[in-house]
Amino acid sequence: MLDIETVRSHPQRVKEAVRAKYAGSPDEIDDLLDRVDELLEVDEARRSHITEMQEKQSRQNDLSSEIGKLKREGKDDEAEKRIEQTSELKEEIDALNEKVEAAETRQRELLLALPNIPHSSVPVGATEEDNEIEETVGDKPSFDSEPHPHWELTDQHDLVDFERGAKVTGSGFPFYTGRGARLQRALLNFFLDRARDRGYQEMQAPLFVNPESAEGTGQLPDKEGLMYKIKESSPEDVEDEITNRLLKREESPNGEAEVRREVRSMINDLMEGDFYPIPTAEVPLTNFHRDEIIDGDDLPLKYCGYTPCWRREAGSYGADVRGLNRLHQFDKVELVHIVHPDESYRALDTLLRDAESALEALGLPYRRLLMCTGDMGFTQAFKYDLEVWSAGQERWLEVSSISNFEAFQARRMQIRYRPEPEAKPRLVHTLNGSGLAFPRILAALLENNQQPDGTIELPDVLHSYTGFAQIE
RNA sequence: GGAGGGGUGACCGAGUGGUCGAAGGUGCUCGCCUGGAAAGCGAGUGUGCCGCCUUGCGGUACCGAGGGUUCGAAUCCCUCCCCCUCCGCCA
Repeated sequence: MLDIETVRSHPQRVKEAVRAKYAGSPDEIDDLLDRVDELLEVDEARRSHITEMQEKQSRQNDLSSEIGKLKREGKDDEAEKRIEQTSELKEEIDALNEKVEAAETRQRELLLALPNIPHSSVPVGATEEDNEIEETVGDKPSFDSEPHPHWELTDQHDLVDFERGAKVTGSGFPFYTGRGARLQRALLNFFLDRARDRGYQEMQAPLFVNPESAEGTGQLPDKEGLMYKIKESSPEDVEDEITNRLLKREESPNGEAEVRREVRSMINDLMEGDFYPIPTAEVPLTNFHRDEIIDGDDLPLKYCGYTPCWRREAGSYGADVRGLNRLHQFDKVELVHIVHPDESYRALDTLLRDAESALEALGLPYRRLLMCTGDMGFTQAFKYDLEVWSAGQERWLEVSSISNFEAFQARRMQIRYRPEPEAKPRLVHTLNGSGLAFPRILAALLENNQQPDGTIELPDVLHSYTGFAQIE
């Protein structure tokens, strides 16, 4: 979420950010630009109503304390006169208050819809074609014969059972079997041990979050389709809720439009999830400090956590989703930084090195992309992607995305720090990066390390974690 | 799931309708004292928003959340959430 003051004083910067981020889908630009204009109007109206309301509240308070004084002095007649004066004031205050609340609600809606402003150094571009390849590290392995894609290797060595996963749950929910499962556990321990050695505090987070948390990190309201949803309430609960609301309604409001609006708000409330299975550990780990004021001396905070992640990934198909390339449930170690706002780009470099060095330790060739404005997503101010080479598919697979959100998430979550004792609290900056996502790492390890005799050699650093050095 | 108790500022804790944004204490900041420190003494110390003559001043809201009663609510009423204790169930 952007700061209303930024929008108020630099509407052009905000509009430029909208154009830059939505360059790939121009239809949405006009709509969002209109929202910026509406926001300016709403803000203006909101403030003038507040000023007017507060003047009246002030008079009301004066009258009330006079009434109290008069009553104590026994001058009930005088007090009665004052009480009469307050009734009109009260009505005016109520009316103004309604306007203020409506404006505040609308203002928040509009603000939540505006994307973060990209850092000035981010390359301008519309699609992934415009991302900059900053560096390619390591050499692609060479093969005498055509290397196999990982889904053939997992079949051959009984490492992953996609079919039974599909039977038991659905497509995109594989079983890892035998050495496949042990390899996953090895990655888990390897990544967490590395993170701990690099100064991260290990966390085990809840795997479901509430809607407030999902909004805090930016999954709601913009990316609801990304997440699965859990409702605790039964159809009977829903029926009761609707019935109660209809009964409570003071006479039928006027006209279809009014009714329709009410129904829509009812549906929205009833459709909201009670919980969301996390799409990434970023959500619980960053929300850990939601609505807190952190002692400045405690910054930076660095957390790591292993969790499964669930994603709906609606509408994806084809070679992209073959094998381990894209799953509805996958495992990941996530790294999160909560830092002083002046330090966030330094922290981004550290975070980047933390992720990259893990790839280097595993001996996987990778490249680092600097994401352009159009491909970086709603909440980020700056984003790198790390992609590993997948020899069997002859393509690059994204295994980590490393982002600085600056104060965008912190403002939604109200995570602040106090620079000095007695100083005013300021928003922190938040960052996160995958360190790393397991399935594509597994795919690359299998494909890149396959041998002519059909065996797979595992990198040295994993041997002590797997208990085996190769898969025959 | 059943029964009961409770949610007040960074923390503890008073406050049951009228100068209560909230006593007292702890912590913290500054000053005095000291060779230095502790102790002691004195002063200060919440957040958001709005306005203005914008290193500050004024106003307003906030005592778990939302609604209600009242001229006036931390205090009374209703709904919800969370925490604790006991019983039951349970990986």
